[in-house]
Amino acid sequence: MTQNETPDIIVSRLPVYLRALRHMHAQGKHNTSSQELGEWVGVSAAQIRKDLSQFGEFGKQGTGYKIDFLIGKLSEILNIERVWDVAVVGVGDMGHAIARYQGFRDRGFRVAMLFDNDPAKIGETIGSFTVRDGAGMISAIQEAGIQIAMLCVPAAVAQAVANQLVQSGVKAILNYAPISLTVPAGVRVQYLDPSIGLQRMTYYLE
Amino acid sequence: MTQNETPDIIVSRLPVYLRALRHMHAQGKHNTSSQELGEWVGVSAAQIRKDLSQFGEFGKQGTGYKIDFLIGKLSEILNIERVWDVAVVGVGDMGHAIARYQGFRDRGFRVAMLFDNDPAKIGETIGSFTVRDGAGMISAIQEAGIQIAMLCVPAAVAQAVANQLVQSGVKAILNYAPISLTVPAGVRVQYLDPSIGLQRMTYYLE
DNA sequence: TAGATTGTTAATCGATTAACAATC
DNA sequence: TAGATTGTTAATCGATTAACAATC
Repeated sequence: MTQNETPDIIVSRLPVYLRALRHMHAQGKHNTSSQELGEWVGVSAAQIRKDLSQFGEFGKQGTGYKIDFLIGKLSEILNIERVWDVAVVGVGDMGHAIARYQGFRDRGFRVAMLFDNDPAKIGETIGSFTVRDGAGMISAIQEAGIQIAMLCVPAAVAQAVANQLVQSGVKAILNYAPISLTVPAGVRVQYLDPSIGLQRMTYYLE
Repeated sequence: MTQNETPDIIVSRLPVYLRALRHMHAQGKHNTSSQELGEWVGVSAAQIRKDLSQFGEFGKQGTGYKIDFLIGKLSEILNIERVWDVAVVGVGDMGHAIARYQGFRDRGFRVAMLFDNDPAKIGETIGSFTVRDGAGMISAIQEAGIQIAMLCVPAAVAQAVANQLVQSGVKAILNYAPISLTVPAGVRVQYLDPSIGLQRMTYYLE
């Protein structure tokens, strides 16, 4: 009796569609087609239509999609009509950059807490936040009910910190540390290791 | 007469295998199996063996894989036995963090040049490099023969800068800007937009 | 030798594409 | 109306898994 088991590979394309649609919207466009959107994001028109059809009928024959309507639908589907609080763990260069990143605004996220274990960093102010002691992380995240964390600690401690995050109730980890994490079912990880990205391309270089 | 057309999806897993193997190596392990490696990276043992078999026979029945040997082979395949010079374009918070990132060392990459258009930043020293004027970017990259760039500029100018990079002869772009890029065939892009990563997970959150 | 684990083949599973009736 | 483009079905294509002979 499993209902609409949407493949993860489809879900993973939706944010890309949404980003493109918002770009079009910002350019003053009002309508688009699966053809045009597909060209923009590098996906076939058929796939765009197939992907969207998993969730409903959002277009009109002959005229395509109304951009602001589709933006709204995708935002609903992706569960980002609300704002998600995010904890940043590890305030080295990368954590610093993320804490100050303005791009989360309007995309459904807000950096709400920063943690580090380095006494030299605890108490430091970054943006509008003060770096907290990692020792209090588990209870702080738990009390705030935060479900999303960005992991910017060194690889050597990343698994240990991830375990603490899981213990805190975190269900989604954006991992900048260059290491594979093992987490229980029900917790998701997305990897953003720049070296992996580069090595995926050097294969094709001369 | 097309020979070994290795699927990109296989290539994209190799850096993850390599990262895990180096982790094991650093822990003092000498041997592993497709089973153990698969558990570590979250992939089936059969898939690991299938993937590797695209490139040769690297293991031994009964005993599995010698870690340092396999690291060498994967490094060869991924074309990272040499060191690749990388240009960082845009030295905001993110570009700054990347320029100072130590993780490229030992993974086949070296940040070789930094560019920005902001007069306030040009001339600034980051790590062991001086930020150069973006006006001279095309010729500088061309002359140095750099094929890889990390794009850390605002979304609004990312496509224009990407065009310049292509003109400079860059064949691989690691894109931190939150926008889909259009590039000619023969040029590759990897995306590292943190919001996309987060939105791929919120779908599953309550 | 017996046990373990590879590399590979065949079977399964899932994703993408092509095509088109429906309809705006 | 005629042209355009959707949503969907069926066909194709490709990737993953299961299984096992080979062999260390």
